[in-house]
Amino acid sequence: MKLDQELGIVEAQLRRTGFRWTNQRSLIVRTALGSHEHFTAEELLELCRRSDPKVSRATVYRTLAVLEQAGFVEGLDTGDGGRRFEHVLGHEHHDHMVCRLCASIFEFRDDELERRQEAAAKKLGFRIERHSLRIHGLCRDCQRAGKDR
Amino acid sequence: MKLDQELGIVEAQLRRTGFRWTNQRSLIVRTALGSHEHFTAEELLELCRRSDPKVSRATVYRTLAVLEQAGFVEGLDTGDGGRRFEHVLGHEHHDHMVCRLCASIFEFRDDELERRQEAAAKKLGFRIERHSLRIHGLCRDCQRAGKDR
DNA sequence: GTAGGTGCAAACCTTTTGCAGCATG
DNA sequence: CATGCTGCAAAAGGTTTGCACCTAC
Repeated sequence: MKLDQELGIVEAQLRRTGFRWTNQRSLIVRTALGSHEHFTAEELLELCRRSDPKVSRATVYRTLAVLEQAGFVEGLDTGDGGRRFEHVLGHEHHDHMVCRLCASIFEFRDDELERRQEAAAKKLGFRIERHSLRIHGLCRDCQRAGKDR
Repeated sequence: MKLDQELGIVEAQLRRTGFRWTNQRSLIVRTALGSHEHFTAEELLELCRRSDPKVSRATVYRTLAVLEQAGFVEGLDTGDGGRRFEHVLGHEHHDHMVCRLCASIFEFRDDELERRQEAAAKKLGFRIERHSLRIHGLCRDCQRAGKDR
């Protein structure tokens, strides 16, 4: 799927739910969609400012909140208090492994994992809205490098 | 397992790894072990101060970090930027469901879930140190109450 | 005696908010 | 032209740090 096409989807959906489509939103969404990384709010701000140096930090935060609510962006706690985001358009849901040393993030997906979670929720009568599975440890390279303690 | 016995385990382990056993640590660990809740650092500080009003916030944070590293305490991101802790002594590992409305935390465990995670990590050569699975949504009661939107 | 631990206050970092002006629908 | 959005700067919330003093070993 192309960036412009994805951008159109986001724009349409936000307009439909009563939001305005401003230059800033367009820029922020375009930038987020164009990033195939797991970015922090601050990094996104920095990227946006390369196109328009006076985008405000507050607007980036507010837009991320809107996008998260609309389900276009997903926030992941990094475990050290911070958050990273990823855009979800054209991606399947997946889980993450985070390397303690090099901070690389690896994505994986396992349908059976998803099913077991649904089953566990059903047993408790819990209605799932989202879920996040993160595995922390050492990636293959950092183990090889013997950097671990 | 009794509190005093658990306390002894923590003390022995910390001493063995070169830490000192101070009155503050004893108090903080006792308080954390005695809490069967998922507590924030601030709540733990408050609880400790009921016994010794001049325990410092910094000491609580530093001790939590030590305990987390030693594996006696586990931190969970609450999703709203904050963290809660739980002690792990005498508990099996388990995962969490967090209700968006009433903030209740439900614990569950599924061995197959654990195994699939290990398998996924093995495939990527990733060495697991810890993992956290959190399901967000609405608990049974909040669904019933129809409080959702 | 000497690391290591503690308390205090200030610094930090990320995120949120109040407000006046601006741009969209 | 009304309302929602933006930028700015200040505030908030949670955690960390520098430093002088203290205490366990």
